[in-house]
Amino acid sequence: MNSSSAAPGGSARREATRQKLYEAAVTLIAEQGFSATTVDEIAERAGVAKGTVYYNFASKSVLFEELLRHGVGLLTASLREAADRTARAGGSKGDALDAMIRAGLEFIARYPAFTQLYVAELWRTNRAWQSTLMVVRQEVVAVIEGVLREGVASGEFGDETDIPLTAAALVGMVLVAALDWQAFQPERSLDDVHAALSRLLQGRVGGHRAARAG
Amino acid sequence: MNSSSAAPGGSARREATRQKLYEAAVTLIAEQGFSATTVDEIAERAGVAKGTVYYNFASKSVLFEELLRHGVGLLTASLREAADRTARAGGSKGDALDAMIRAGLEFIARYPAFTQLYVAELWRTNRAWQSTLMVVRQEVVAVIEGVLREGVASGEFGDETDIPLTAAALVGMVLVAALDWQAFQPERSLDDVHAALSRLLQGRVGGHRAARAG
DNA sequence: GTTTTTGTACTGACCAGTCAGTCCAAAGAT
DNA sequence: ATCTTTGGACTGACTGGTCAGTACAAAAAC
Repeated sequence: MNSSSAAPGGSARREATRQKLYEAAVTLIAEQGFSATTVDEIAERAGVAKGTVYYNFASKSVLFEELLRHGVGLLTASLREAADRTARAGGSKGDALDAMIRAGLEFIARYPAFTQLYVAELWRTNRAWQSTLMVVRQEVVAVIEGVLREGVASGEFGDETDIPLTAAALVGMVLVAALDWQAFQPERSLDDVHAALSRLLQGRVGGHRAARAG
Repeated sequence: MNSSSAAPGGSARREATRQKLYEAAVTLIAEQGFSATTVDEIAERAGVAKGTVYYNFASKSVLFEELLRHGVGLLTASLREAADRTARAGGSKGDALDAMIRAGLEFIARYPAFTQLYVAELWRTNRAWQSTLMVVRQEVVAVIEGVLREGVASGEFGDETDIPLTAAALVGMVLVAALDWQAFQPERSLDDVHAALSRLLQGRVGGHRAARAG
């Protein structure tokens, strides 16, 4: 994915202004939601005149859509990098999953506001940016599904594994655990959180009862 | 939880109107978000005049808060019932967890709009209803944590189990998997989805590598 | 000298919340 | 039986304010 796909010309100065606007918008929208956040607020927090917002983005929703694309680009890059690194080190697909969980946690710890905003908007229908969101969601899920699929192909995971559903469940597990960690027990370390999730994934909580799949 | 806690007098007619308003509000807010949904829209979809909304609720946010309390009451009751039923049948705590996952999926399948709206608002800060949301979240999490705690006490789950984090992760797993199911593959059966999540929880995907907890 | 930013002022649509008044069923009053 | 009153439920036009987006001249920045 071209990280600067939305910045046609893009002088350094302009890019810096855009970045300031992204940062201002992401926290405000995470806290208040898209509709409740005003363009005046975004401009003020970015330390920029309102006119500048409209000089750099066609509208409030375009600003938001580019913000989404930008953030998800960072996340998928990070997940892919984690999977590749494990593969190069000769790890199993289970190790790759573990590394991706860690990468996910690191991303959320670094960009909690973006994550919040992403979750809040993901399942909304009837919104202007819904199609953008679909594309962007598919990119994240595809990375995880890829690892699952390879694991099934190599026999490491059972071939009755439900790839799309498992991918979604993994995303949910990491997402909600991490947001809860940030919101309600921020003093805990990333290692701590990672260990708890690994444990859960290894079935040392749910137990190893016989399958009763339908 | 007293289901009519917010309706002091409550004639049958009034209660019916309130119910219509809840139903109209929940879908609209799930689709568009709280701020983007207007009171006029809610009134129109409920088939009442705008004044009626304000006759029945002090404000738009009070309507929303009562909606939250109402919905979460249904969810916790359902989860508790699932846990109790398993316990009475002599099942393990792992079985109870499994039953609660099923109950969660059933709830989400029945009230997808409510679930959507809950997820979207859960991690927002600085909102008027934030305290309501905290209380209501705690009720859900407490039910799950209770089962985990009992499982640890009885030795069924390892005593290094991180109860709050695991509870959050479980909620996330079910929530995201279910929302994805509803949104992207609604043709699949509940049994199917339940089986995939059970499998994941039993560690038959993540593998059974040695722990490397911090 | 061209691009980008600023600051201020403005418009027009939209929206939460209000309020004077309607509707009606049930309870007296005659 | 007929008239009057009462009060809860509901109505919808209206108000005061808010906000996305525009306009533009002058100043920086490059």
